[in-house]
Amino acid sequence: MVTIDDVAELAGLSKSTVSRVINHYPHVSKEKKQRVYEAMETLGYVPNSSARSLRNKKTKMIAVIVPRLMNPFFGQLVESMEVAANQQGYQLLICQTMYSKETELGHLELLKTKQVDGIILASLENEWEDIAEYLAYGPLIMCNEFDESAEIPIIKLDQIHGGYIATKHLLRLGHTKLAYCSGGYKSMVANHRKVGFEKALAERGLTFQESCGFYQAYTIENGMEVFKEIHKMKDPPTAVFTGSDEVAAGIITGAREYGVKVPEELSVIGFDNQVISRIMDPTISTVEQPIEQMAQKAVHVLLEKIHSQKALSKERYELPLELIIRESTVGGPLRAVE
Amino acid sequence: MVTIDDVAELAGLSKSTVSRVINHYPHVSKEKKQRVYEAMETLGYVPNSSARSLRNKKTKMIAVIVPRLMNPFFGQLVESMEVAANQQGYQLLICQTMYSKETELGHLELLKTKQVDGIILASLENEWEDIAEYLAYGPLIMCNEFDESAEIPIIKLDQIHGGYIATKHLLRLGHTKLAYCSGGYKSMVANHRKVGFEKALAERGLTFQESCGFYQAYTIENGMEVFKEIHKMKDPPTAVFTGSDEVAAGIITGAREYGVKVPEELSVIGFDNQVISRIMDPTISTVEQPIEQMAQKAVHVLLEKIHSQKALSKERYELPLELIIRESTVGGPLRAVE
DNA sequence: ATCATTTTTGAAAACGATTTCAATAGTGGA
DNA sequence: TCCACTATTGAAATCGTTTTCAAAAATGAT
Repeated sequence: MVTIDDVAELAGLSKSTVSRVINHYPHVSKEKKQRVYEAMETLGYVPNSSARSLRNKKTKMIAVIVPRLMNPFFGQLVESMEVAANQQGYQLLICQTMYSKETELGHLELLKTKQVDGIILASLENEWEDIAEYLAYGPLIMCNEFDESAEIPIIKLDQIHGGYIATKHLLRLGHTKLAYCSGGYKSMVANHRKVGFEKALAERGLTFQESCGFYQAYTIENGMEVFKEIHKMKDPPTAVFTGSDEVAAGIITGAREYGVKVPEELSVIGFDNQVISRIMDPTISTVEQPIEQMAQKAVHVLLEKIHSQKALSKERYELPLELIIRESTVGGPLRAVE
Repeated sequence: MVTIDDVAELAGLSKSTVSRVINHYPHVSKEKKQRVYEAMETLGYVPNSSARSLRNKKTKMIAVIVPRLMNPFFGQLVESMEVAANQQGYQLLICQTMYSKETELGHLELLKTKQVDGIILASLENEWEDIAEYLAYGPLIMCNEFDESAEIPIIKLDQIHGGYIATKHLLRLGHTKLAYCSGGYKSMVANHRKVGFEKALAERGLTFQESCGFYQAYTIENGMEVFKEIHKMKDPPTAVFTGSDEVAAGIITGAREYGVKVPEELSVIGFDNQVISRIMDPTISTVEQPIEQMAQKAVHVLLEKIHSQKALSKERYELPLELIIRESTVGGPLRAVE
């Protein structure tokens, strides 16, 4: 392995000078600079990054913790983060929790061992108080999923509004009995959507019946099961609010199997505007989330915290959501209201 | 930051002894071992990984280079790799080429700078000869995409067979004029599928007409365009072989828009057995790829190469593909042959 | 020409671990 | 009891950088 000493020797200079050239320091004469560049070139020298990290106390790596990549939402999120990080000269380490508390904590150890300069937490299996202690070892921010009480930057989407506009859309179509699906009980993202959902209902003087609530719906398969549940109810809801396009697609697929027409007999609204929502038959009404924007913001905020050594503060960045109306909700027999 | 010296001091021992305890070396007395553990505990000591990497010349990190994560095939591949790597105590760095040669080479530099112990190449934008030089800096293996001439381990799928069984299935249904779609010209994965495709045709005494070839089809949108092309042909093919479920879904969506029935008027077969193939209407016949198995094998082979310092050899691991028959191909008016 | 700056350079000391190497202590066998 | 081991420990060197610190050289002002 060729080191800075080899370069120094070939150039007939000290390694201090070579280092200065590498790091573009001032006060190096044109001539020596040239000699260093030539020596590096002929030796094919590249600085060893472990040595650099050790000395600089910076690894130029950040980590993102997500539940799992197969979920297209997180796939997109990580894709955008990797691009944003690379643009700023950082590498992105990917950590999946697979929905395990222990695994999540295990990944946070990366901060202690100084393997990364900071972490973006886009998963939240543990209580905030158990995560907070890692703050002592490096910057940590939350993205998408969050805990309000955390005294750190949070980049999130306006899920309350998202739940609200999607529900309002269903209500406007004349529905009065709605079902509600979400992924997970603890998730604040899901909780906020529910808040928006109930707010919209309340505005119409309606109240939600918990018998129509499904809180463990993540996948297409889950969606199909939810449909079956709904289908066997005596007085079934006429519209379903879901927390993801996959679940919505599952419900639609289930309905298809049972010969139930969407949206004529059942309206379904998804969440995320994934490709799947554009190609299902019927196409799925949904709520678009600005994933790329959120990913970029998260990376920028984290890097800013890394560079400005200062202690983290309770910052909140909230991005807007947008309703996208497609076939899975409109066109039913119900009379539009308003 | 608490270092090994702090631990040594508190325990009243030398850092050599502390290091020995950390690394579970023999010849440390029970008593001192205990003292070291206690000191580490009270100080909350964690070894600094940059220092370790520098000394050990091992980072316990590997990188995987993929085109982009949004493609669900790569999302799944990376998901499985991350899990496999973590199980063995390694971190996974994710690198996307975004289909750029330069970006791909840029990521390979990680090997030179010793930021990772090895790389799994699941993208191949550059010529092998331009990549080969990085071999001098650390182990490099290929996964899925490949170049036969590379003298390194390659973990791949039997794409020739995949193309063959998918095509054979279409031919058996009685089709005689097929269209062919793939993603990219250079891809050996695509080339092998084409070989299998033409082999099946040849066995029936049929030859492929290049006017029915589409070689830049990656996305759903591309699939929709392909359908339009096919739709405006005077004597259109009655079946389409595609290189991905997304493209197949696009073709089906296009057909739906134009009122063309699948499979009655057009059979479509996908590739990958993505969730989308199970929930489209009609569900999509496809070829299942053992992604998880391939990912695990790739990680294991790479780590084996990392541990056994030896020079890389030309090893080939080939995993089988399986045909999955669904609605998008069968049920047409054609009389089955054989 | 002289003195005060400013440039330019290199030797040596970090950074935080692991690994010689040598010294000391302990063990068992004769 | 003495010798030949083995077990246990610590001092110092090492990994490849960057960063003092100080010295030497160049520059400018008087």
